[in-house]
Amino acid sequence: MKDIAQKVGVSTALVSYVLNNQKVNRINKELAQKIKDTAKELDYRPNQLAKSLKTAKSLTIGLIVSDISNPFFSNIARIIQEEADNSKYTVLFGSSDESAHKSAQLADTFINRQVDGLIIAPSEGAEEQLAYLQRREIPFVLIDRYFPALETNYVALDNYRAAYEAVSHLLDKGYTRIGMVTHETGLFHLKERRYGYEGALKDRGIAPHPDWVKEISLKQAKTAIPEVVDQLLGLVPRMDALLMGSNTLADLTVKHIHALGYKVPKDLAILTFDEVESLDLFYAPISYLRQPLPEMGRLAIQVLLDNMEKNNTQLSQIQLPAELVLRAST
Amino acid sequence: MKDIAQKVGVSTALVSYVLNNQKVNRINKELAQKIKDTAKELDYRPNQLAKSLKTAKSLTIGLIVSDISNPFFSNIARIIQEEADNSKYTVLFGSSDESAHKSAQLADTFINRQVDGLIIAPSEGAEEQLAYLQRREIPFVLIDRYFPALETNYVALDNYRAAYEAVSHLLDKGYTRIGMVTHETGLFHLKERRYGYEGALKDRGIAPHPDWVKEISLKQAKTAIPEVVDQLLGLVPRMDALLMGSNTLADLTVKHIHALGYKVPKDLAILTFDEVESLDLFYAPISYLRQPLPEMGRLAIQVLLDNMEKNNTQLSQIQLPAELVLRAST
DNA sequence: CGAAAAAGGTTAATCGATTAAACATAGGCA
DNA sequence: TGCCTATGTTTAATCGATTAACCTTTTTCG
Repeated sequence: MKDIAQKVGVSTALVSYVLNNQKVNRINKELAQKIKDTAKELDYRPNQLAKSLKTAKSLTIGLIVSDISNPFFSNIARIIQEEADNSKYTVLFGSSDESAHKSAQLADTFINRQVDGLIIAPSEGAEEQLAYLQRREIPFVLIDRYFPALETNYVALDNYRAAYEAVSHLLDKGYTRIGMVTHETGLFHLKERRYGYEGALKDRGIAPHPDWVKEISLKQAKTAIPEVVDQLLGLVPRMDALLMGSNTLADLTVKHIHALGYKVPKDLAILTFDEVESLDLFYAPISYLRQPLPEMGRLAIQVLLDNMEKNNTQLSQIQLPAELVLRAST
Repeated sequence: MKDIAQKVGVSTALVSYVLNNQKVNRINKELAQKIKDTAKELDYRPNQLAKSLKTAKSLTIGLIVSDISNPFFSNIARIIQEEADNSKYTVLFGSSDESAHKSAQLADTFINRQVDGLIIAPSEGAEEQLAYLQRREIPFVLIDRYFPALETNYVALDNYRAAYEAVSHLLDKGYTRIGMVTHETGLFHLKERRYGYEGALKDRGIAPHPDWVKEISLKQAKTAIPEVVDQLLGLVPRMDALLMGSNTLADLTVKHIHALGYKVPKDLAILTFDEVESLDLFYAPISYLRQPLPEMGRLAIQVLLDNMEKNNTQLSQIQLPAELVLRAST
């Protein structure tokens, strides 16, 4: 800016006004044009850091997910970045790897960089960190997961209803011994899936049996699945349907029962949360609960922007419905 | 910082020195401790923007890929972000959607934010933009793709060799009428794949036939695949093997020939670039050329950091070998 | 004609840090 | 005693913008 001012022979203030289209009616048109031309000629690029420092608006948001390489999150990330871009925002991102500590560290880094807001898929134990954000009045929106005890914005699936509908569908189809394999975690959204499962059974007069539900840790799904599935299939009489709590679990489970020689859906019906691309060409395409990822991303950024720009303090707690996509496995 | 200085009764300069562990041997230890304590007490967070503005180092890098929701890139992104984090860098990202214009816009935005360097998967027509970066002496590394005419850093697959080895393998297995389906594009890395394919055929005394290679546009693969595959299968005598230029193409092709009732590999062998998760449970798991994604990400960031920090002007042009993973489809 | 209004610009403080240079006090030593 | 060196801290300029407040000059008009 200094260079431009010098070259044109004016003050930097004027250059700033012109380049930001401010006080347009107070500035000589020819001079303004000359300034603009010179800016172009010198290939002037505004230093966004200086701008942000002065205006206390960084036009940056931070995105923290558990794993950006997970299609679920990378699909959301894609949307979020695009929508942010449309509103002149840039996105910083990081993977927390399901660690509340890492997540907090990322948030700290982002805060030091003065992000205007955060979109977070919180890990177990993130409550404290979120409370901290609230104290500092840093706008944020949770995605995918949330904490019912915390008054925060969130955009998530209506997990209870989704599981409920999935199980209802299985019951409608005549399956009665319906098991569930899910993740062992305190995360509310996964608990909801279990409650939905149990609720649907109860409403049809079937008492949920503890042996029918297997919870396995997030980290060692790969080794635990065979064991757990074997247990479910070892029950007498055998389970005739399984609801899977996530795409990872479905993938591993189907591969296992396929190796064992069970036929889907004759021996065992399968229905899962999330789309499982890896099972697309399985002889019995798997029925699943599709999450509206683009919509989640869009809403998340929209809610965040509303909060940031309009200083809108009203909470947005959005639960989206899953779409039950029926294929050959149920 | 001002608050800390005031509370302790010193100048902000001293606070800065202490908090950055500078001039340690010149500063009163007790006082230093008091400053540190007070900083903690006041929950002091350094404003990275101000810091960057002054030091002309933003500790930020920009990542531009064509589509972050593509597993290929999201896997690389995951690594890049982690490695960057380890070196105190934060990552901005954006998807260019294979548009050189969008890519240039993203780069501009990132440059205005004073990124210290860029990692780019360039689109067709990006040469100009890259030349601009060079003129401005902004460090960058290309990933996945590069331009042989441009003297830039890059980390990519040795596509010629990969295709060559893939075809050689097919020939070894006794296939002789080997077709190829690839993307229609000026991008060098994809051309290399075709050259590798042709090179391998020639070296075995088979003249590459133009009808054997089908190039389809990046955008309309979905609609073009059936047609193109039908053409290949309509040749007399029929093709007995296909090399696919990308995971997307393989996915669509396999689904199509499966629908047509062809048996793999009896009727047609299939070998593809990239891993194709969606075909994991296909009755004949697809052989593929695995790209070393983690290594690519790691190298990319390493080369970039070397360039940025050590002012290393030496070019790093890295071509990594693909791993031929043989399964049932060949 | 002369005062107020309009037009067109400039000054200078500020955002939150960093850092070279200056300053002040105390101790060492001939 | 007086000069030098260490030690410990402050001053003030700076990074690249923004913007309220102020200053000139020219018009307008009763």
